[in-house]
Amino acid sequence: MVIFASQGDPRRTMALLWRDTGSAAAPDRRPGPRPGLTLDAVVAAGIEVADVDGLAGLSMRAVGERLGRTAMALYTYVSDKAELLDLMYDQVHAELVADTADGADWRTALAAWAAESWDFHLRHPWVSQVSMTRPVLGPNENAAMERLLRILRPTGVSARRTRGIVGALTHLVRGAAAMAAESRQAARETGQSEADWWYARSPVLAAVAPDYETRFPLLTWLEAGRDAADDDAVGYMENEARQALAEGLKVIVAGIDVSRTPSDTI
Amino acid sequence: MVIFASQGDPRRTMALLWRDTGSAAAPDRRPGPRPGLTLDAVVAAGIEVADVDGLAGLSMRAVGERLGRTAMALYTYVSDKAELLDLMYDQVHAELVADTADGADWRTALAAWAAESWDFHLRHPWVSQVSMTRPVLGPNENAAMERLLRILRPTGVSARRTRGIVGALTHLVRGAAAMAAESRQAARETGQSEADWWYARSPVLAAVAPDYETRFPLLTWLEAGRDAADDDAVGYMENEARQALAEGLKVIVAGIDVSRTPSDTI
DNA sequence: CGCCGACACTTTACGGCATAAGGAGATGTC
DNA sequence: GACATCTCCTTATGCCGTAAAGTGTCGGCG
Repeated sequence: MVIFASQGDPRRTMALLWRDTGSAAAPDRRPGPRPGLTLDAVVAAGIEVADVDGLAGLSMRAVGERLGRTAMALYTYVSDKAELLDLMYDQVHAELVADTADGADWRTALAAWAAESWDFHLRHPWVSQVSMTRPVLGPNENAAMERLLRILRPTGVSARRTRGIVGALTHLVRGAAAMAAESRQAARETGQSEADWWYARSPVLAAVAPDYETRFPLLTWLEAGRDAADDDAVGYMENEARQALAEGLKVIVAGIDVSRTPSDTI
Repeated sequence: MVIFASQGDPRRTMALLWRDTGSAAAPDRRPGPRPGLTLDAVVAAGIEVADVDGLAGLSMRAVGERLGRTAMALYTYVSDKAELLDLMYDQVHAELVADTADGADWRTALAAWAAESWDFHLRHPWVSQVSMTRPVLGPNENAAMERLLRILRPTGVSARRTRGIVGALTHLVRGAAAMAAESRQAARETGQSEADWWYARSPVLAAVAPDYETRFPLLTWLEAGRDAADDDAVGYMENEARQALAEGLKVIVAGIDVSRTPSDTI
C-alpha cells in the first residue's frame, strides 16, 4: 500500500533522475528500430494517469494504453514501476522550486509556500501517498526543500531546530492536503458526495448511540461551533483540512516567533 | 491505495461497530452448524496480520489462513474487506481512549497524548494509511477524539480554533509516526537497513551531482548540523520523525499559549 | 423419526495486477 | 547479405477480492 521508492539499481535510477545521459553523451544512432517514445513522455503519461485515477489507478497497463502501447513496452524506458514512480515524484516537484515571494517577510513567504503546496497536492493527490522514508534524492525534490529552507533562513533558528520545524510543516501540509484530496477523490470514486454520505449515516449513528451527546459532550460542543455555510462551497472535510492548515500554520509561526532566542541565531 | 472505509450498508456496519446485537438480543440457537469463529476473532486476526505485514499484506486469504479457514469463510462474519477494515480501525482506537495524565497541566497531558499516539502508530502502522475523510464513526474513534478535546479544554480556545488545532496535531502525529513506522517497515521488507541504503546512494549522488554543495547550500548546512550519534540507535528517518514531532509540538504549544486571548475563552 | 430449510464453510472461476520469458520485426554496422 | 541490437508484442505465472455454486451439519416441525 505504501510505496517504497528507490528499490532498483541506484546508479541507473539516479542517472535518469538527474538526466545524466552518460559522460560520452548519447551515441544516438544504434541498431534496432528507433524508440517511438521518450522517457519524458512515459513519465508525463504516468503523472496524468495518477492525477486522474490516483495511485491505485496507476498501472503499467493504464500508462501504456495512454501512449498507445502495451504495458510491457514501458519496460524499455523504465526498469520498474517503482522507478517510474520515482521519476514521476521528482518531476512534479519541479512545480515547487520557484520562489514566488522572494524577499518578502518570512511569515508571508511561508504562507505563500503553504498555499502553493496545498494546490500542488490537490493537483497531484498521489504525491502524499508516496513514503518519505526513502527519499528519491532527485534534483527537484532537493530544490523544493532548498526553497523552504531559504524561506526559514531569516528566522535565525538553528539547524537542529530547523530540521524539526521543516518536518512538522511538511507533515502538516501533507496531511491536510491529503485529506482534502482524498475527500474529492472519495466523492468521485464512490459517486457519493460528502453530504449524501453524512445524511445516510447521521440518523443511523443517532439510532445506535442515542446517548451520544452525554457520552461525548466535547465532540458535541465542537460540532455545534461549526459554520455550516463554509461547508457548502467545498465540502465538510476539505474545509476542515483547510482550517487545520491555516490554524496550524498560524500557531507554528507564533511559536517560532516567541521561541526565537539569540542563541538560536545561525 | 488509499482505503476508503464505510462503503457498504451503513446500518449493518454501524450495528457491528457499536455491537448493537439487535433489539431482540441474540436468538442464539438457530438451524445450521454452530459458527466456529466470532466477529471479534476475525477482527483480531485482521489486526494481527496488518500489524505484521502492513495493509498491503492484509488479504482475506491471509486473515483466513491465520484462523485456519479459507478466505471465503470470513464473508460469513463480515460483508466486505472494507467493513473488516472499519472494524479493525475502531477496535485499535480503544487503546487511545484512556486518560493517562488526568488532571495534569494541559501541556503535560498533551505531551503524554502525543507520546502515546506515537507508540500507537508504531504498534499499528497501517492505521495512518486509512483515509480520514470518511470517518468510521465507531465508539472508540469517538472516545479517542473526546479524550484529546478534554486535554485541550483548559486552554480555553474557541471551538472554531480548536477544530483547526486538533487537525494540525492529528496531521503532525500521524505524519511523523507514519514516517517512523514506514522506516522500520521498509528496512524489514526490503532487507536493507537505512544505513545500507544511504551508503549505496550517497556516493552515486555525489557522482551525479558534483556541485551539490554550491547548488543546495542550505541543505548542506542542515545536514552538517546533524548529530550522527542519535541516528545509530533508531535510524536516521525515525530520529528525524521523532524530532519533527517534538519540535512541532513545542512550537504549537508555544503558539497556543501566546495566542490565547480572553475573546477565545469558551 | 424423517425431512426441510438455514447456515458455516469449501471449491472453483473471473478479471485485474506486475513482470518474467520468449518471439517478431525493424534498423544499424560489417 | 549476415548479424547484432533494439523496440514492442504475446503469453504465462502467481497474487488479489469476491461471485457462484456445492457440501455437510444442525435446529425445528410434521
